Amino acid sequence: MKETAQILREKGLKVTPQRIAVYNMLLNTIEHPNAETIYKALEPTNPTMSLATVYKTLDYFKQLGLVQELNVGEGSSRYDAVVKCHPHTVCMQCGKVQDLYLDELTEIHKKVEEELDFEVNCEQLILYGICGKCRNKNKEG
Amino acid sequence: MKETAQILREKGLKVTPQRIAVYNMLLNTIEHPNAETIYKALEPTNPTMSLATVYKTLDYFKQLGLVQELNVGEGSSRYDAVVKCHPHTVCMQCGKVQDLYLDELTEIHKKVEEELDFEVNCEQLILYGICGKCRNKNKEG
DNA sequence: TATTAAATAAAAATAGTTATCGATTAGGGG
DNA sequence: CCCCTAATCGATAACTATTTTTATTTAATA
Repeated sequence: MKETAQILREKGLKVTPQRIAVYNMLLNTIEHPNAETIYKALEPTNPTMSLATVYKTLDYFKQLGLVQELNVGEGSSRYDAVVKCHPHTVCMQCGKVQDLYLDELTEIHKKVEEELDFEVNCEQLILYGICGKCRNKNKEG
Repeated sequence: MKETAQILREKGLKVTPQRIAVYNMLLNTIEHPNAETIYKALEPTNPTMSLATVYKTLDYFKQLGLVQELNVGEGSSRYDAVVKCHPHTVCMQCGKVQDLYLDELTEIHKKVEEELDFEVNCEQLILYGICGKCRNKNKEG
């Protein structure tokens, strides 16, 4: 595993324990935590960490392309260390957000660029629905 | 044009001038205004109108399926009287939000339902990029 | 027109995020 | 390896979008 410290340094960021903690946490999860969740997860092991620092750190990371911000319509933003654009599913019952990979989107990009006069830079596809787990739970109940 | 008052009444809403004003405004625009924009647009002709009422009205409308809420990653939500799910383009330069219609999405729905265990209810596709107008402006500059 | 439940305006509260600022610390030069 | 300086940190205040509260007004119906 490549050193987080080095990645940060390459991006021109001063390396601090707080930044390493935030970045590592995002690397090691497939959940898509928001700032508050990240803060609560790190607080026990990093008692010297404030919510404001988490926000500021995420903002730096976002601008340097280290993380991706994701808004699925909740009050707050979620963050993803996978920075390549990719679709997500959002379960409207349990709120779980999952990654998704679909080749069909490149076709759509091409179509929009050609037919409309719009240069697509990045896309965000969110599929809202009910995940299998919740569907099963509903049948039982 | 069908009476707005009647539409509201059919949905079980009490008909008030404020609600008529908000709904008509959304019907007559292809912009995707947020609550603040709606309020500012209506204020001159409806001096007796508050921002809180706009928010509450939009919330009622949303729950009754009269409008669709759209979050393109700004601080606030935008609203659309076209309630059928449809993709949007967002120009990252001028901020303009435009509607888009793509048949390819039904294929994607089907694929996700079959291959993953996820029941798709509604989708939101946002294509971020630069619109033709801004691209031309950039060339000139 | 009287009744009544619902809607309104204004203000206060709340949630998420950002800005401020003095204290602290990372990292290059010596 | 230590010192210096600029960058970053944490705490808290401020800010923005939205929701709730409350007292008042209004629409719908009898």
